[in-house]
Amino acid sequence: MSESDTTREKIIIAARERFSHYGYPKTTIAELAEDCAMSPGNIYRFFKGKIDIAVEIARREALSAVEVIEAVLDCPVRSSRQRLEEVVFADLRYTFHLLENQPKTLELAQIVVSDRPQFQIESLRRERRVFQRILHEGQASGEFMVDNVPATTIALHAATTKYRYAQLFTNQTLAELERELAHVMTVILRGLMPTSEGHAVPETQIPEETETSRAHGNSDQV
Amino acid sequence: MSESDTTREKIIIAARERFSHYGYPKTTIAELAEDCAMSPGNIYRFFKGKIDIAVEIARREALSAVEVIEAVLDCPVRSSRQRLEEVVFADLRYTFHLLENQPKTLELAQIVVSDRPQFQIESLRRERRVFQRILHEGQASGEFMVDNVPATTIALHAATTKYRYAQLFTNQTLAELERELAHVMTVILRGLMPTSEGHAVPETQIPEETETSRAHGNSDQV
DNA sequence: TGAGTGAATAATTTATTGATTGTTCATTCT
DNA sequence: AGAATGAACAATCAATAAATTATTCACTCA
Repeated sequence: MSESDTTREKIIIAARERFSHYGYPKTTIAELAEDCAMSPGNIYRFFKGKIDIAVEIARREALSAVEVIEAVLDCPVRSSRQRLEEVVFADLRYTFHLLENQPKTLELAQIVVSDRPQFQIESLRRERRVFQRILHEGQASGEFMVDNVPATTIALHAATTKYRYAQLFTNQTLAELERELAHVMTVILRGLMPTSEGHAVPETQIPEETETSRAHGNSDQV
Repeated sequence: MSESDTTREKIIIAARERFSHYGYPKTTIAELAEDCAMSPGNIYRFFKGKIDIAVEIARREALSAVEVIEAVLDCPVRSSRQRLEEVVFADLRYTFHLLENQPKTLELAQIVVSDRPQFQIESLRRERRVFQRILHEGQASGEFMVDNVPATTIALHAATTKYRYAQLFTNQTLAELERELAHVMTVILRGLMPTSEGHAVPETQIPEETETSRAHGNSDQV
């Protein structure tokens, strides 16, 4: 069914184009059909409904977002602490820039979530898994002192809630949010790391912003 | 101007009644006027507009909410740690029950905030002040090791964001949220408290729910 | 004079209608 | 057969009209 697959793919590409340009509500099935040089009815052989096209696009977006975060895991850094800091800041920056540059993507996500609550739950779970891996790693190396990794993962994730889609809660600037997050991470890391007698765990420094975390608005539109 | 004051008060009482019964949008100035046995026009001698009545009610509600939290400060507990835990849990429970039992109050708050963004900022600031007092106290007594109280206050407040109006982010039960918050507080407190050589800082236990935090839906309605 | 009125007006909300769009399915292709 | 069509129908949206409501203000009352 390679034929089917490429047709399906064509629909997704056309939909992504229109959704990000004009938004989900203003994109009609008739338009998508025309973009794909097919009839409206035929779309329904590939997707159960309009919303399912959005779900598929959002699913891929969410997966690639986690990949951006996971990329931090693969680059060779010195410590688990640094990994954790970079992941958390990458998260903040990624979603911040997403909302700033691609407002239609947020709209799409909200529409999908309001129709499929499970979608958000799974996205958050994927994100948490990244946190958990770092905690495990740090635990194994003795860098962290965590007696209950799953519970601490949840705590860490919950404590950084404000920094996912921060613009929905506040109108602070990215710089302000970064400074705040640094304080949060300082406190949390002091809670995770064993104090080496003499000197306390140092403060979290705001990491450099990498290229990948800013990469958006790419492709052809806007 | 005691006469003016009691008239103004009459309007507020009538408005609170109707807002909590039927909601802000479905309450008309004409109805409020009738409740107070006066003409619609006279209301405007006491409030600049309809929204200002809502602002005044929300302001009082916010103040009394902080008072509920502050009440925790006055009861004689053993440690700053315990104060902090009780305040944070009281906050979660108070807002949770509020949304559960008085949905119109949330609606009112949202309407006020959308019209007066400053309102929310000030409410959050008031809440933070309570946190700051506890940190100072703990710092002074040597129970906490905080090198930057204002920054840590902000961090603490930000890390517990999820537990204010939690139902807006998630549909977890109160019990689940409490368990989660306990983990968050465990990590944070380990970050705040000096480790006394041998044994680590113990986990946060979920405090008993007091009467005051559940007190809502009082008065005569519903 | 200052508290209060209520009809007049401006702003907003609700209801209604017509047009657009999502979805289905009997039918046509290949 | 399976792939695709496009007219038909139901659901949703947009535009407009009608009704309601917020607000003002020239006026009365005490």
